[in-house]
Amino acid sequence: MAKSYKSFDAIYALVREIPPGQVASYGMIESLVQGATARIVGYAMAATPVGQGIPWQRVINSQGKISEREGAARQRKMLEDEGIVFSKTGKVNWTDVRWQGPGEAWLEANNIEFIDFLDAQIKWPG
DNA sequence: CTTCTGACGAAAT
DNA sequence: CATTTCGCCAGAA
Repeated sequence: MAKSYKSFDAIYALVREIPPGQVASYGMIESLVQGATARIVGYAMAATPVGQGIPWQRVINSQGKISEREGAARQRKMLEDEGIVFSKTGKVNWTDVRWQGPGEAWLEANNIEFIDFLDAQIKWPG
């Protein structure tokens, strides 16, 4: 493996669970991975290794928008191809496309430091 | 070691 | 709404 950082592994493992047609915010990932912060999640996405099936495009910011950067247009197209709809202002409807979190079976199979999903959900956007 | 820079977020203004 | 401010912390330089 090229460069792999322990703190990013849990993030990638979780992001990999987001199904097509659904999205999560950096803050949601932050709430679920011990030791991660929104910035770290963004940093991890920027360093996402290719060819490992990690759906980095399904992580957007809390405003429901794709963060500005060079590959934003490409990311948007990938999501639209999955069925995600963006409003005129470039925002998604959280209540429609928000990821509901990893299944319990997966949580048990991965005895990592994941925080309770339902508790964290209270402050999430949407 | 110190500084700076972010695919961020929440609260204040 | 838009902007600013501050907290966050992993890497690069």
